[in-house]
Amino acid sequence: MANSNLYKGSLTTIILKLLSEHDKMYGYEITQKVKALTKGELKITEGALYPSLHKLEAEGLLDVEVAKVDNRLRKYYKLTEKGTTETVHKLSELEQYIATLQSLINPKLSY
Amino acid sequence: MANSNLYKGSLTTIILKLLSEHDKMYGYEITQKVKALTKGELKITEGALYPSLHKLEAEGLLDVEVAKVDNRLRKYYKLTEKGTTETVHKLSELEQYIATLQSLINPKLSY
DNA sequence: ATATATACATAATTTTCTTATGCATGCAAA
DNA sequence: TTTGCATGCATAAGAAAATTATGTATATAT
Repeated sequence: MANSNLYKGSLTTIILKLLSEHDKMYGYEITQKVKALTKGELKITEGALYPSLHKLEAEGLLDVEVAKVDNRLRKYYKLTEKGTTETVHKLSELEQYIATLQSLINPKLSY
Repeated sequence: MANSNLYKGSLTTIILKLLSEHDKMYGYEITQKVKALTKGELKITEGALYPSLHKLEAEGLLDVEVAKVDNRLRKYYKLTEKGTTETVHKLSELEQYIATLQSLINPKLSY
């Protein structure tokens, strides 16, 4: 699988996108979802994930709700209104960046 | 143009790819080529470029040849054999990563 | 008892940028 | 004539965003 590393900068967008599709998710769930969706290609480490979630919360893009399930702590995150707006923005930026990369690394496929 | 920033990790691959198509290039030429190919979307800063070139050279992926043109210094870089191999490798990693991203951010387009 | 899965968290370190600055040449515009 | 812009290199300081290594705790399976 080559390299399970993230390209720095894309994690935040990935988190926001998942939350835009799932109403609310907790950290561990996000790591599992990403692993499943990418067939193991991408593994979000806790050391990257949790600080990211905290930052998104601090920026007002996510709201948190703590829950106790099966005697275990879970922190559910969901998009705020601002977070929803920012998701659209960050997604289009990432898509634009991918298109730009394509024009460099695979010019023939860039229409 | 949203955000002219690089996603960290892709610069090296971009440099190698350009060199795989152009035999030899000098730093400033690379910045101009990238700007042209991406229609101004991506601007490689010198602060990112030169340290990258030096690192690639130190790793044995590039050879340097100094030339004086119009009384100005130019340092031409070209791929070594090892560099050519590594280019193939890094390109496929980046393409794989892009495909993985697509499967997360735009599932419908991933066939 | 030990390992694995679930669930959170943070500290130290590394990588890789941005921003700012510096040096030098050549040319065009004011 | 000096001011700015393009050409061409370089490095230092700082920021951002990861990796790696820990730590805590519960539950289940071996």
